[in-house]
Amino acid sequence: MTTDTPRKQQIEDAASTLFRDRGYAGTSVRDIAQSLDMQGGSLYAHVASKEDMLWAIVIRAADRFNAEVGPIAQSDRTAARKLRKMIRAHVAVVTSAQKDAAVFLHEWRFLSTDRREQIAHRRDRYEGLFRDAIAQGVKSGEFGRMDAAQTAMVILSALNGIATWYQPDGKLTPAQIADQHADLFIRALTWGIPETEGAS
Amino acid sequence: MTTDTPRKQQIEDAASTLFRDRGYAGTSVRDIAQSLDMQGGSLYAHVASKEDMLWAIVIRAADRFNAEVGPIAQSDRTAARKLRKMIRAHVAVVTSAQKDAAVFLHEWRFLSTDRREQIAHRRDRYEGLFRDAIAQGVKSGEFGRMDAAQTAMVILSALNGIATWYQPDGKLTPAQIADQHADLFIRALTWGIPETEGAS
DNA sequence: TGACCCGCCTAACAACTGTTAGTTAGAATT
DNA sequence: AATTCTAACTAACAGTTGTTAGGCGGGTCA
Repeated sequence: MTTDTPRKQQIEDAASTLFRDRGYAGTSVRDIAQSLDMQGGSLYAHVASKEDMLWAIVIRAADRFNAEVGPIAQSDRTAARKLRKMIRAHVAVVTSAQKDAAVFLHEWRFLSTDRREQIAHRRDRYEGLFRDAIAQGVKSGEFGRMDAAQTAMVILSALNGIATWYQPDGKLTPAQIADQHADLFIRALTWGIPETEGAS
Repeated sequence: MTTDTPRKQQIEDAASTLFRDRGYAGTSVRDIAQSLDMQGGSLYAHVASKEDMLWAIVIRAADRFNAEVGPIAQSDRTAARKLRKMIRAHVAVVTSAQKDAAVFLHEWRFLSTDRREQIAHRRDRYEGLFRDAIAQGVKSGEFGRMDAAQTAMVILSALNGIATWYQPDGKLTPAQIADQHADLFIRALTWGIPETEGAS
């Protein structure tokens, strides 16, 4: 058992690109092989099945989101500053691991039932980080009264939408995009509340 | 040329359901037929190709969005009221034509190149309705200074995300969802501006 | 030198893909 | 009663799907 041969990584990267562009069902194993100048069957020396490639990509992305956002969610900050940092971290993952993130967000439904349930559970837990941060702000009086669960969905939908339209060579840097989103949402949440927030 | 036999509609509806659940590439023509207790080849008495089914669904959804939101965008209102009504109308389409809307939003990339370009163009024009409404508010001083194009993307990403998680038998009505979104975004846009807005 | 292993190839499998052609049973029309 | 139309059927096509088995060349290590 070698710890992650680079060849396996290359295969998963190629798969990530194609899954993102053509979708999981729209991509054949031979397509993936061809993009690496290999023959279809040769992939099976490194990977057990097509679904395992998808699974590896999805897990990889889920881990990244948790690794970047989790620590911030558990840190000791005012709700507004915490949420701003979480938004920045989430956008950073969406833009830097763009292919994996897009596959994670759109292709997870092609996983087998149990794997699908696993990531549904992880995803719910992740959304909980945002729900809790918002609830914290409502409780402390930083934010106005609102449905934390619903608001978290709105924010995450908008942030995840970035994966659809973001282009690395566009005129906006990931940091700018993140700040714009953070500004917008924090304004919305602190509406009508006497200001206390300095910039994050 | 009969005007839209009901059978053709039934087929497109069944296709819409399956395309939404399994994706376009993940759905076979025989799957669609089976859901109508028919044989695969029988569909071709009513439909010329699989892609034509997708095209019909996509066009149907695009037309609905334009029909509901377009008139509001061209109406003579303050920017805040106009935007609120546009958000309501958009959410109404997303929730009432849920299957078509989800297919429209996620499966359009499986269309042929020219058709894909057609809807890319229509979509850009539609997004322009929101850009213009926001720009109007910025110009009139109702809204703070901001990038109208970017803001429109944020709003539409959030609204389109509804198609992913909305369940007709959930605890929130489409109208409630729409108002929550409208409240949130209009608060964000009018932040720091002395109030003038009465409820829509 | 011989044994072994890694990375890839070829060839094949059974199942499934979108689509077409030809047919048939019944209803409507003449 | 004969004709045409409707809506479906069956069977087949050529190609593609994920996956497997067996083989082969080249490097590593005894």
